[in-house]
Amino acid sequence: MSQKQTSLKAPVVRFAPSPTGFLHIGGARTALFNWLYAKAKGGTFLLRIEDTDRARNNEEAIAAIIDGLKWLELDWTGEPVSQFERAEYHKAAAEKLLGEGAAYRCFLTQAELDQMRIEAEANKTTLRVRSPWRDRPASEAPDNAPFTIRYKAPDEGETVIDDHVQGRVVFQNKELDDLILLRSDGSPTYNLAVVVDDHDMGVTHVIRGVDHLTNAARQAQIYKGLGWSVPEFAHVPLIHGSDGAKLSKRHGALGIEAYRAMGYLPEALRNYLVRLGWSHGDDEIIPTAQLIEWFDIDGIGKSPARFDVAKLEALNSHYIRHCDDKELFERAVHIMPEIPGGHDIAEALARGASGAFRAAIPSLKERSKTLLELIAGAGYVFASRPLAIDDKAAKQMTDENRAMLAELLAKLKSTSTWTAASLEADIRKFADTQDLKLGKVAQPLRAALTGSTVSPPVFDVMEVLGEEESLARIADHAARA
RNA sequence: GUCCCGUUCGUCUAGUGGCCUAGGACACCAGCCUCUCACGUUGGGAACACGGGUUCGAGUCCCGUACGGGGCGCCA
Repeated sequence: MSQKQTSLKAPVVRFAPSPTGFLHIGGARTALFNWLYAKAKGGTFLLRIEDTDRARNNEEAIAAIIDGLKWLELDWTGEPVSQFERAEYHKAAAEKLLGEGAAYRCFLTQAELDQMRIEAEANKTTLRVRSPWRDRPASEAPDNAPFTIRYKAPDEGETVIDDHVQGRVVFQNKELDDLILLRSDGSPTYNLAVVVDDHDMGVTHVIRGVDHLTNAARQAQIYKGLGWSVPEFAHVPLIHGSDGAKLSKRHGALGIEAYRAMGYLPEALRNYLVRLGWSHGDDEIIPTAQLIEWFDIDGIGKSPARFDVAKLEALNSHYIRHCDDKELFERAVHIMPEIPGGHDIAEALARGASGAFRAAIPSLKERSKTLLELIAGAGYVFASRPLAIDDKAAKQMTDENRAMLAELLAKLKSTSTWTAASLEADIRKFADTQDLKLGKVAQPLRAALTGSTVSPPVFDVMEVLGEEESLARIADHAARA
């Protein structure tokens, strides 16, 4: 009955990053929440670039943000909206407010403002600009003096935001200042632009970080001044670094593309990110389709979360394990250009190693937390003889073991079928006849085949490598007869 | 400083006055499995910030304290 109209219609949400840097974890989660909400409610997800501040505009950043969203598979409707290109609408709104007396020309100079700020600090109060020009006729201003247009904020009463995450938040109007709508160069500021754009784009729900909470109050006042209805707000808590401090670039906050390069899967990152602040009972592993079914703003908590790589890794390892082999292969190949040593591996693949790499994936994906680990684990596939042997593996190469390998080699040469299963049977039998535990045979064998003491099961390794290569690698370390 | 918000295991969280001697996940420790590493599995340690209320009963409601976070730009 008393439900607001907006909640009855299909919602329209947007992600509105400023192009000042790359898409970081916090922004990615905000985008995810918006996208999920749209998907869950049959609404629309829009993208708008908040580039009103030309000094900070950055084409590279815009490209990185779009690239990041695409990688995360968060698709939006239509073309990204450039806020800058809509400046005329923002100005028109400001003029309208000015004409109605809801805004005024302010001739305060930067120096005067700085002075006010210093005084406020000295008095230990917060600066709340209430310009003398609020009630002073513009005719008293010096000729040709530059001016800004300020919103005439109400002096009394309160502005209430019924936030879907924060609850009912009350701001005393006297705490809110007369914010600038149009800069002295005539360009619109963020708070005006957001209101006009969200209105024009039909945005019904604004889901963004809590750092915008006070802006919500100011924006609500502008909506009122313009005679528009205020959208629903949901201010989500911020994500902190593992040390509890704000996740900033200083604290090692990475762009989303860094996570791609570290071998994380987008579905894993989505799963991890959504659980930072949102929950659905005890559920942890939630595929995206299920997220879309379950997601709602109500599930978002109010307290900030810390970013924990270990949990991301655990989730990623799960998604890798359950990822289709072919798909995994393609994803691994796809990130080659952005990983260390990827160039060489790409060349090896081009030279014909891709068949073996594909064959190695089923056993490798069971033990890889990231694509990077998967690729590193496939090192034995890309290596060429004679193999480089690590220290621990070298310790396996005792005279005794080399002699054993020689005997095994002779046995293996007469093997007719070269599959993991038959090799396992053969080698178990061999160990038995030698009165050795399987491990005593498997470890030296692994060292010879992979140059390492850690690898997928040796029998799988042998099948992947094939008969010829396997025998050659064993021969390289077997004692000469 | 001021306004606003937050505080359950190391971390993410479940919990909406009795079902909680607080549950799950990750991490950690120990055992089992085992050709290594993983996986799996069994078990373990580990939290309601503190102090007052309200109530027959409080992790859950109220107040205060402490600590943490966010805002306080002609940035977004």
